[in-house]
Amino acid sequence: MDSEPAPGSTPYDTARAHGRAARRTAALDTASELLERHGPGALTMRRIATELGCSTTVLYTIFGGKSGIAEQLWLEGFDRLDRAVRSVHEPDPLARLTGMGQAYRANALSNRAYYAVMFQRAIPGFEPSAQAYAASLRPLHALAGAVEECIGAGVFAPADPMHIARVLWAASHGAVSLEIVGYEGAIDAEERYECLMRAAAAWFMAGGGG
Amino acid sequence: MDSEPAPGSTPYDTARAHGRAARRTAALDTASELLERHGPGALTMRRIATELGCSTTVLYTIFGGKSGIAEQLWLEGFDRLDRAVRSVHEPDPLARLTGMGQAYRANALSNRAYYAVMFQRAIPGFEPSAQAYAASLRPLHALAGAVEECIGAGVFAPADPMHIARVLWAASHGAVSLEIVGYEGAIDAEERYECLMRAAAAWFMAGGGG
DNA sequence: GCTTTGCTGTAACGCTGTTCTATAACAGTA
DNA sequence: TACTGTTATAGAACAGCGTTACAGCAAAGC
Repeated sequence: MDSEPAPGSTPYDTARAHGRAARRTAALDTASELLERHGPGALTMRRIATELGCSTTVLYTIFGGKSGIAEQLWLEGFDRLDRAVRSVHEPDPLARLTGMGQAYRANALSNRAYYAVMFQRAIPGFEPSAQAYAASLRPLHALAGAVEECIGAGVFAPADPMHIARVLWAASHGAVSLEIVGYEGAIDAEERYECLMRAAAAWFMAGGGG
Repeated sequence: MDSEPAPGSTPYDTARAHGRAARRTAALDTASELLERHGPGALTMRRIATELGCSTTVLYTIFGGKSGIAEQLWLEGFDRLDRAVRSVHEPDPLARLTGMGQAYRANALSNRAYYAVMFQRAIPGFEPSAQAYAASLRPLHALAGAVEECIGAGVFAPADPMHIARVLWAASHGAVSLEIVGYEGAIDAEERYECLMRAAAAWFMAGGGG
């Protein structure tokens, strides 16, 4: 994160900063593993500290409190989502957009605990900061980029790409969210997801309803 | 709830049962008010007991534990949603369906704390029981009924009403969920909601994509 | 040598859900 | 009236939580 030494810092300072950064990433790795293997309920300060091999005081000096750890996990979750969405490289704009939708669902399903932290307030006291929230919008912008290309290619009717992206995200989120909570059974969840994505996309097509 | 006296019970038993039922509803009223006025975080056993004017032991004898109270609140939330959705009486099937969608959103926005309990796991240890889950599907069936009428009227193409209802619910839930969490700003939330609902509905129209 | 600074472990505080224990209230009975 | 058995309650206690105050330890500066 902030591994660059500040101007005017001594070599000792940088070494210490490196140590700090190492401790920080180690702590986050531990917290992440705990989150994924045992769920958000297992994310307690004492347990993280025990697993990490130190006292809870260390976690407080590094992250300030549990909210600090929660925010890092929140950001990590959105970063994974962003990487998943941006890893779709279909040449056709519409194929890329639908691929992004499938990537969204696949990422959510294989990172359920993270998804719970991101969208279900699974860590009781935590509320993301303004800048963390801003960072979490990156996947949405990726989606908007693909939408813009669809408009440019004449597949979608001209409109505000961000508006369309937000609507598509809402649809995607709704289906995935209900699926993850276990609502209405997971039997035809994939089919429902595909159906809703097609329905939403069709609405914005050129020559459609708009 | 179970206010009918069991066969062979004495008048004293029924009186006592009445007292139990009264205590039960009083406790739920207190919990509900606490939930709505101060959020899910204020729902602690001690606070409910204090507000109610008794010891926590009473709550444990009535509800078994906090999960018992949570489940009742969960059911109450879905009951409110069900009543809101079924209170739409438009004669035209499609108008009734869109009215139900608007009722869904309006109910969620005016019962945010309940919505958090229902869909965001706002009460940490709580998982709804199988029968509570079954009861929560009533609004979905109401939606499916309206869908069925749309199909009968030739507005929608023939298909499984439950499938369509589930897809519509997912779309609705996604938009409302993001709006309630405060995601992507609440500025154009209503417009996005309407847009997504129209998009999803259009997909199932007769002569459309299907 | 000593002091000062940064960091850490321990123990504690106030809170949570839950359970244990002692006590009070009441119907039935001699 | 006095006793018994059931039921229900209040209060204290327990384990766990996030957090913080305090004491101690290592290394840098003089």
